[in-house]
Amino acid sequence: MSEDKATLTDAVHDLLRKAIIEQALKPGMRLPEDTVGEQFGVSRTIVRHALVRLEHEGLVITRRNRGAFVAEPSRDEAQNVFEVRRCLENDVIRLLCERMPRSGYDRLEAHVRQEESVRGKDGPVSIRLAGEFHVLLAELTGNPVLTRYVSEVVLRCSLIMSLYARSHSSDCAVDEHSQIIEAIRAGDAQRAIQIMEHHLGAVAGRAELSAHPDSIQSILSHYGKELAQ
Amino acid sequence: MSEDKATLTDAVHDLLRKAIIEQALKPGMRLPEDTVGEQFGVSRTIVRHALVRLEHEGLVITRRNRGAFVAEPSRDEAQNVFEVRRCLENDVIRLLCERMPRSGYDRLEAHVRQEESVRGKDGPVSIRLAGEFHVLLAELTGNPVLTRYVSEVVLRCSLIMSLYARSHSSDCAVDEHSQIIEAIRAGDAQRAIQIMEHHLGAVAGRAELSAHPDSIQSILSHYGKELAQ
DNA sequence: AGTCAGTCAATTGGATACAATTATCTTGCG
DNA sequence: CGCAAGATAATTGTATCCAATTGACTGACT
Repeated sequence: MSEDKATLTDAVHDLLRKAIIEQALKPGMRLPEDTVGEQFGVSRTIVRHALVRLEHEGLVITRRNRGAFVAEPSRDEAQNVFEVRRCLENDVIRLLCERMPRSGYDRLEAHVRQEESVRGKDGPVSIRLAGEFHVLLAELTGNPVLTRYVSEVVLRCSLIMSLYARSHSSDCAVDEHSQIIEAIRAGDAQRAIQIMEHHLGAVAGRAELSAHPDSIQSILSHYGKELAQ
Repeated sequence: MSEDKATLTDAVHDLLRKAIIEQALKPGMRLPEDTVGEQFGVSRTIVRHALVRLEHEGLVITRRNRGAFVAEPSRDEAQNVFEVRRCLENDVIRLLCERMPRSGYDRLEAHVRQEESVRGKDGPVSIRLAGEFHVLLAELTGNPVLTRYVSEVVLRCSLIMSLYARSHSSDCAVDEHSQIIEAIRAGDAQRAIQIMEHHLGAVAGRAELSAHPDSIQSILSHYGKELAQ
């Protein structure tokens, strides 16, 4: 534990989150409290707190007396997350068209340049940067509440993509990021939203969310619940 | 503990949340872990977990090694929460105009009738019902992710109102609720959103969010941060 | 052979004990 | 009389311990 975070809980929380979105911990994988604790050299108490938070963020689910697992969002859930993400990101754009801070465009363009510099590579870095562009947009609204929600759904989308998408490459088309910036600069909320919709639609589409049969639960739910106790 | 919730943590969590939005626990009030624990007859462990969740929900803040307090949102924070709430509720309306479930209008109208039946009374019941109308709207979208976010901001708005509003009475004008339902039924998203904006604007306005000087922090922040460590 | 009951191992739910940090109070000095 | 420094009390941060629940395995019975 070379981390000297505010609390150990924060450190473990961040580490686990990173591990999940980088697919080191794959969906469905068990997360026994003492195993994780031994791994990081902390006690179950810490791990448990971190897991509570991760559950709140939708990256982990816990089953009573069974323990914690990396979340395996069904296609239903995935679509819900994507829907909320579209809503929130559109809201972000609307707000930015009215009040983009002075340094906003510089920061955005710097970020895009950074994304371009790793173009082609499929590593964790490009995944992370792709998500951070959207979080940066949210930050520029100056609204921390909105930023937190956007962060959460972006993270969950990363997890979803790792489950359903074939390739992670070009999760976010960098040039679309540039186009969004330009539309906002022009104050053209409609166009910016349109590009964002297309952008996220492409991402979601690559996840094959609607092409395949749905989760077992949603299939069986059509056959009645006579046996459901 | 007559509660037989899934876990004690959940029970304490719900109890504390209810106590906070009903103003039994007032903003700024300390929440020492063992005091709360003794009160409910549980150990600090449980209380702590509940507090972690409440912090995530924005209803309490914890200061390192100092303990937990009922949140006292500054006017800045309050405006941020209200802004997100407006965004989310507008999104809800847009979605409902496209896909209101069959039983939706019945449930909404039943709820409004319930609100009317307690009209005039200022008790915790009317506060709760006022918030639940908005949560019900979110539920009808069928999107649990969206519902959770709406619930959170509605709850935080309740806390904010208890801090800044003079009177709690008519936090939500019941007839405006009816108007919103009608606009959605007509499929007129624009009008529904307009009413909702007015509706929430009235609520926020009663909170005197912009009339008074802001928090000490935001005032001093204009004078530079040279001394900030 | 399939189903059901009973036992056992594994893991979490919760409580208590100890360590670390912070705020308060006291005391001494200028 | 005001201020600073140190001691003290209170509270949180973390670890460990016990109990309760769950899942799997085994074995008997239909």
